[in-house]
Amino acid sequence: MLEENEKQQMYRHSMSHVLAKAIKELYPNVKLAIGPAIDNGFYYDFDNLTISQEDFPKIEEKMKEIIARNEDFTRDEVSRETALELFKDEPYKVELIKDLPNDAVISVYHTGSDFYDLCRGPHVDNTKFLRGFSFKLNRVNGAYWRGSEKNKMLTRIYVYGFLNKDDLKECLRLEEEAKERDHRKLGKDLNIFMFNELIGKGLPVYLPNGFTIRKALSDYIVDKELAQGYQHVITPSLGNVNLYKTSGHWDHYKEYMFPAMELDDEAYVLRPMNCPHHMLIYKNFQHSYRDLPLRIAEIANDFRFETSGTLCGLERVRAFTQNDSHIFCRPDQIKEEVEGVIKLILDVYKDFGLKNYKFRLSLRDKNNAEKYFGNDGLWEKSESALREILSNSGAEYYEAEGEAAFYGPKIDVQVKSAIGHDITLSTVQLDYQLPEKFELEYIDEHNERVRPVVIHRAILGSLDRSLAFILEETKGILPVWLSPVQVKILTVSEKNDDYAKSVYTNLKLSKIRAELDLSNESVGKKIRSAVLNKIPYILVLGDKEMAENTIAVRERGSKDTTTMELSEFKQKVLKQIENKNL
RNA sequence: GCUAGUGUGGCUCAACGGUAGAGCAGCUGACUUGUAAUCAGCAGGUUGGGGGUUCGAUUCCCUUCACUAGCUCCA
Repeated sequence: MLEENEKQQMYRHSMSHVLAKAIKELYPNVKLAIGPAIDNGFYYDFDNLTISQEDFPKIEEKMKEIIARNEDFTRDEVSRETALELFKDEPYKVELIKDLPNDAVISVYHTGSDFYDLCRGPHVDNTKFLRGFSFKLNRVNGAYWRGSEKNKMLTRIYVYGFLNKDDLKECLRLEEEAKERDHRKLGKDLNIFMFNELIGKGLPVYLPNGFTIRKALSDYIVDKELAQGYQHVITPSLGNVNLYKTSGHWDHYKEYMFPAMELDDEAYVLRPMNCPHHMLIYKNFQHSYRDLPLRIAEIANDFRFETSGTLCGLERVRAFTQNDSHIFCRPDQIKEEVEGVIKLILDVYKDFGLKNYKFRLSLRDKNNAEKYFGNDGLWEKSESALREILSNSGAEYYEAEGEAAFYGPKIDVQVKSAIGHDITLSTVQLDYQLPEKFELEYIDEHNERVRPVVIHRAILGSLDRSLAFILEETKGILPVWLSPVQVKILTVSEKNDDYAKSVYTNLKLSKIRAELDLSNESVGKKIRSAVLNKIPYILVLGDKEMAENTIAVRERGSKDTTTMELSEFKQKVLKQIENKNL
């Protein structure tokens, strides 16, 4: 299996040379950068190339032509001097060669007699072996040379490529499917949220359906937190600039904050996070070691000036709502508290039926230590504390350097969005810095003043992003308790209107979200409309139901109807809502 | 932010240098309907905004805004 994968990667890499050769033949003035194999194919970066989708067929044809030429891939090992001479017209290759360590073996692969590329290999022996390889040019994008925004932006051509034709088909099918469950499409189709450029980019507007879901989500999580001993607060969405100067955010991250509003001799900012406010709530009281942990929580609106290129539906916005909390505790309580948070995360994910997530231990980048507050010893202590907790939790996790917050390491829960973005849904962060900056303290058992530790955590990280992810995971088929409309009541003819209204009123009194459709349309049409809106239950009421005082229930996903008493149906739905059944 | 692409009524799309068109949704009327689209009619757009080229621009050019993809970023 692994061998098969290695073989596929080798073929992909060989194909990237074919792509580069094809581009060179079609556009002789391009400069070559790099072209590795990736997950679903390969790419190649070029400089001095401007093409669009319309050029793809031409390029694909040229690639096929090269493959048909049965050209040999041959490997040469050359000296540094020879290599530099060989690539003297390829500035990016020259840079790569110069960066190779002194003892590196420099190898050059030739494809036919007229194309060669600096490459470690290995490759197929001849292009004829690539004949059965299935590929399709995917897209053309910009990409910085060596991944740094300080460098020139090159033109990257992405290509899907598989040894097996069916794998390519499957890949394309999955891409189509991903478009269908993209939360931006679902949000529009199901009238959940909208954007308007006059309101501003990255500023989501929740429509009535969106409000209903958001309210259900925040009620849900607040109830969970209350049960776990959290205490909720409400704090303002802005604060004095000095608040953020005190916390250190101002120096560190002000470019991601909306600029200060200056008036008279004061300046205010829309807050990007809630930590400073919560620190001051803690500080408002004297604390004994006996009072800790103190868990301050808030459903809080925050504002971050995310760079425009990163905004994406509800996944990444500039105004969002956090399901935030700060746990103030003694050092000896860290373990128990972090474990409690992880348990809560697992519990919540189970309620939502989320399975495709990964824990990530986010560490600092040791080579960039100046980006982070605090000394090495403290960092190492915190990092290993979190590592130990994660290991003990039994949850699978991976470690990632450079992903820590500037004030401490984190445990993040990562998921993949429909279109393949790796996003953080939940986070737990260990922080010794803010207590220091705000001079927080409690009185310990020896009557000494001691600094508490702060655990930052968010479960449904931002409600916006969580909603986006839930929409994508469910393909918009939301569980009953989250469905904006839970029951659609429709009539067969006008004669049934009064009966329908009485059923409607009855359901509403039980707090079931019902909607009436008394329009003069055919039953089929009304059903179709309800089905397209992914409504869990459709009640069809005609003369028969009226005479028997029953209802005909059509459940989502089924074409059959079941006739039952209204009371029985209500019980069923209420139970389903109560249990948060999926 | 960067590179490229896209931008036509609420939605999905058409036209393309010569007075902007369809389906769905909406509204009105007829029909009173039994499980994914009843019929007819009406209304709705200075083709994202601004500027230019042209006798004439939705179509070409510039600029700006928004969106999309990727890169960078993500406290």
